[in-house]
Amino acid sequence: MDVSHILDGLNPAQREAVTAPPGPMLVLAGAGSGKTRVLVHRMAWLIQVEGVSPFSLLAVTFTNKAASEMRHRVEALQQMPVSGMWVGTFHGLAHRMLRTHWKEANLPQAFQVLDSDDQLRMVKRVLRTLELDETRWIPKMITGFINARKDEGLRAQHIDSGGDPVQQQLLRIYTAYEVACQRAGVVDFAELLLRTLELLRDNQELRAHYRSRFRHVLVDEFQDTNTIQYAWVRLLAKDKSGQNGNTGAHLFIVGDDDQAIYGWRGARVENIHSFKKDFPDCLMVRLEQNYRSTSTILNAANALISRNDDRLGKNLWTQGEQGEPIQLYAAFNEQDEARYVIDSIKRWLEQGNARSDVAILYRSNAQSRLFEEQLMMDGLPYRVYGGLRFFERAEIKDALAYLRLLANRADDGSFERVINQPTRGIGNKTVEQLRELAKDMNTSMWKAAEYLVQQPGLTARAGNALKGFLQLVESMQQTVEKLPLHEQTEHVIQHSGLLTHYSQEKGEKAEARVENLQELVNAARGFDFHNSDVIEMDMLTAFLAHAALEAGDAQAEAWEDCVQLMTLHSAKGLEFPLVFICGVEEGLFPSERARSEGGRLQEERRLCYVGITRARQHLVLTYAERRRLYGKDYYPMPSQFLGEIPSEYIQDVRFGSGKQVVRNTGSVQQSAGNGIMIGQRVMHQKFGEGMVTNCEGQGSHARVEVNFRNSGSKWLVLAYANLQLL
DNA sequence: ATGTAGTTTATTTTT
DNA sequence: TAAACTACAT
Repeated sequence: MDVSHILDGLNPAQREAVTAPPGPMLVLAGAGSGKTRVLVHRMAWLIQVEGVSPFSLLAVTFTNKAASEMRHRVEALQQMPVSGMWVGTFHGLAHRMLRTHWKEANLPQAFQVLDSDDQLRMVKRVLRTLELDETRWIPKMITGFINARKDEGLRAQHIDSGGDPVQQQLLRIYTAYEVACQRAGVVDFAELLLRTLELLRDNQELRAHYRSRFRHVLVDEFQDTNTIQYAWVRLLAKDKSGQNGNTGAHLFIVGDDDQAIYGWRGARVENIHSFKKDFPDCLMVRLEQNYRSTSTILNAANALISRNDDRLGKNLWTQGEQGEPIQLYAAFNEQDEARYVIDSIKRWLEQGNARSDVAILYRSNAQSRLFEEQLMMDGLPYRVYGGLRFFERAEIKDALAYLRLLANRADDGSFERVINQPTRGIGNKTVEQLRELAKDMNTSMWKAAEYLVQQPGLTARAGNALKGFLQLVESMQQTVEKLPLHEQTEHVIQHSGLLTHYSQEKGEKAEARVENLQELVNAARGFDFHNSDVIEMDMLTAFLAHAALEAGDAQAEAWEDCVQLMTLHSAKGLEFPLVFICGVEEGLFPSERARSEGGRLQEERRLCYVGITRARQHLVLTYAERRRLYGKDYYPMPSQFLGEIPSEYIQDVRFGSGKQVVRNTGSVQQSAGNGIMIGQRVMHQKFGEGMVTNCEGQGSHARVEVNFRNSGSKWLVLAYANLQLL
């Protein structure tokens, strides 16, 4: 059989991974080493050479983007659509299983998925029914608590409060939240995973079914898996003991422990170490040849990351060019930083380069503002990543809430969201009454409302308003039932009054909202859900699930040919010929929190590693010597990460090009770079003779405290102080 | 219901 | 500092 189209162009390590015999496999894939390529070719290899049916392949990723890219690339290599293969995110696949086995999972058929905003609202409502103070039990912290527990696979009943009253209360809330979700027929993100895990764990028949179906499970970005995701993968894996007969999948795990940057949201790099222990016979391949960056950039990245402990170890190399040194610009302040960055971009663009080939990376979103202002002044189009995504916008969520209510009357969250949106004279009082009643009757607010309108109790006005709402939903349901999805959507935004409501609002924002609502109809029209497998899901339910699981892009506009602005986190997986990493200062990057909380520096360093390895040809690092933050001036030290990059790869461009910095990586307590030590006697043009009594920072922008014989103690920036050594 | 004055808060984010 | 949120009055 001719396998050249699968193996041609692969390097030996990639080839080894792609052609590996069945069995547990760990691929340590460095940045830019062709990771996706290996995954895709492995799948093609399994199908075409090993004769594995696509039906028995399962590939898991973290983002929808990665999943669809993978699917497309496999199909391209296959030169035909591959059906039966499961490719998706952990959440998407879990959702799929729950849809198929909703009965076994103890869910209503029309169950809905809560996004994080829905979840927060749900928690707030639970707190209200428990009559707890929101300032004491902060909703955000509660969702954090619940999600963290679920991500660890823990239900409230599994957790021992240890008698701690706070813990007890949290567990009480957790339990009440669970009950509320179950009754409303809604499932949050973490629940998708936990429910599926429990389903497979407790239902021997289903477990056996999937274990015999999936012969190969491939996992991307394994360093980002959390406890429950790894447990899920293990449940499907062939185990050595043979307890489960000859069923179970061969695992093909791809990851990079050096790029683990999501520990703060429950990802466990340790899983990558556990994998070696759990599957002792696993093979390990390192992909270290990099096809992206210059050797200068790679060397800098290697040197930096080598400071971390407990690495599996990896050294990126390239056959490519050495490239230019990394530029380091010490800005006077954040304005100067932005000015320098945008000026550099303009120069680079004048050489005929594309705007979309430039990325400005920063640690926190707030940093984008100054760059935006400067870009605006220079008339350069730009795109800022992040912000609200399409399906997360208020007007869209309103419309979806109506649709959800049509699909599932028990969905109290949606009920509350739209009962008075647009305003129809149903005030807080009535809603409060409904909430109480629903609680007492142990039923949904919808049912409570149906009951309440039959009773006296309400004022005529409130009663009529409520009746009107109930009738509105019922009549929408009736007209819409047999219509195609986009007409359902259109009908709902029209007749709910949402469209009128938003078109009456003034301002640019309102215009955008109306456009978004119209765009929602288009999205519904374009939504194609192929009921290829046996999933009992109607179009509407599928669309609503899609909205929750795939929140869409942040903006609909075309933004090719824009300068790209994003956080270091969102840059993961991307690459650009020219990269700026800005605000490389202690307190910003690494962040103050990471500095003060022990053990979090390593993840910051990995983040820096991720940032550096985004650059193909040119990398520019900048920091400000003065930064205004929260209304106060700070004089931060340059980031310690700068000192961890060997100076030979760095060119300081503060005073034009060509000046090489002598960087001192020793203790800053004693030495401030350029060999100036505490105790050094110096001469200053103006202040005269003095002695260095203190210093901080490294390199030419370190500051020294000099005690002058005649004019007292002063802090001076070495680079400008022009001190003469005595 | 909506605007205003006062208060709080200020990593990172996908599903 | 400034945005986002809250409480309160209209």
